[in-house]
Amino acid sequence: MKQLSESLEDYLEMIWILSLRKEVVRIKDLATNLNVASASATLAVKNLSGYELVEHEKYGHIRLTRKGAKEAQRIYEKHVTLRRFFTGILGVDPKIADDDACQVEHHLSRDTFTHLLRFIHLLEQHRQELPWLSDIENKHLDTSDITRSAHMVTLKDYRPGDSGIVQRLLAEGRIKRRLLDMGVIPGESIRLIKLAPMGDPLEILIKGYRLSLRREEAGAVQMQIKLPPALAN
Amino acid sequence: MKQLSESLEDYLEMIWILSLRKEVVRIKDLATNLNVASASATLAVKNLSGYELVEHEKYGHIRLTRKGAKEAQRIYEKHVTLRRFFTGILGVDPKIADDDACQVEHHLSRDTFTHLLRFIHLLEQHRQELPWLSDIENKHLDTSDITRSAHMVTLKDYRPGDSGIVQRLLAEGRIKRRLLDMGVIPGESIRLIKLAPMGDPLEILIKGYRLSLRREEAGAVQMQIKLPPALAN
DNA sequence: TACTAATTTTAGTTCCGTCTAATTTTTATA
DNA sequence: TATAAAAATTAGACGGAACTAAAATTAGTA
Repeated sequence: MKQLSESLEDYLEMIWILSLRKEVVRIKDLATNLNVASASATLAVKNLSGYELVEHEKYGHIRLTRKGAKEAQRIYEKHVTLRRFFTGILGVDPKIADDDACQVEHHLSRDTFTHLLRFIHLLEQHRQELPWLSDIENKHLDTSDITRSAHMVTLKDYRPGDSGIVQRLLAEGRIKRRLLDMGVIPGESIRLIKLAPMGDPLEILIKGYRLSLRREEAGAVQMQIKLPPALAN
Repeated sequence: MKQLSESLEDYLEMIWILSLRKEVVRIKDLATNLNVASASATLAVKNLSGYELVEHEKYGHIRLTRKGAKEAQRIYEKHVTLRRFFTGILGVDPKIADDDACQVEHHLSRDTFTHLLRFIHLLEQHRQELPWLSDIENKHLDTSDITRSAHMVTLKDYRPGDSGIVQRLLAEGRIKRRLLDMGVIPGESIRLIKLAPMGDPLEILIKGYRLSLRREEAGAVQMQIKLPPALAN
């Protein structure tokens, strides 16, 4: 099955949603709900017919084929799950959440989506242990703190080829000692050579030597944030 | 500031990333790293110049303006944060996470992103209380369970105009009693009339009456999943 | 039944982002 | 310094997805 374009996915999903609400779906419904001209909807439906995802007789109704229904449901599930994550867990306003879900659903891989599902599942199982989760609505959280942590880059965030200078070690005890033993010391310059498939271990270049670091260790190495060297004005 | 197209955001972000790694950035670098023809990169850079986000002298180097650097950093932050969320919390393979982040970054609203930041922040503060989070890597989680919960739709997941039949009440005690009092009983048909701005309360139509429900209550009303009435084959 | 309004389709245009091919400029080297 | 290789630009074309305007079809109603 060839990957549908983002826009065709939107049409297909909307046909599914409208099928849940109404007896029959027509071009007009699609056009209204997606805010496009009906000419555009006609074209899109013609395309979907080409993939045998819907059937559409001229001037008539639009019906999903079995294949189309399956595909549409797959897309819609992502949408619902994302919306629920945004509203239920992140505490986002439902309207914004819906818009975002609508955009993001097309771009999240099957794999990441599955992980998200698991995460939501785990979170819901342990909901009662997380009273602080409702703090998320607290607009007075120290956002500078959050922003700083967002800016804080560790070796774990590097991609192959990136290089920079060690700023600080965020660990204590065993891990800190091991890092120091390997020469990972504030002020030292490091380049990330490559990542193993699961991101563990990482291979780095330091003082001309190649070393292998565990992800856990890499996460403890805070790197200086470099600014682009040359700004135009 | 006019909203940049997805593709221009990609170019701008890549200029930022390359500025971090290299002394100078040129068309070739952009083209290689984004897998496009250099003609395309030239065009894109010309566009970005038009918005005064970069400066580019013919056949020369590309440099971010102050404005461009700010914008690029904004985009890149989203990218890094998403990647970190995917790998560090959801446990996704770094390569997949990076690809997904690259796609999703363009589509997440400022608002949802802020909520995500807060969430990550909270989660990191309470990490030690969440040993079960590492279960996320456990591929043997009962996925049918997860899928079922993904399919499970409550009134909270409805959008204005949606209607369906109550399947089950997921609450006990006070909430359940209140729902039953209002006539929200398995088998009953409900239509969601509208949502208040924050999604609370919801206004529903049941047995011809309009009722107002709290989000909390709506979340306890499990609805039957409707299948589209007419499939083509 | 005939006419009008609503809906759908067709035809033609535009915008965006990509491409290839040909040309121009810069850089490296013999 | 002349010339070849690399890099960048221009020109021209294409495909996707939207639009408008006009023609065709269907449905509702006097």
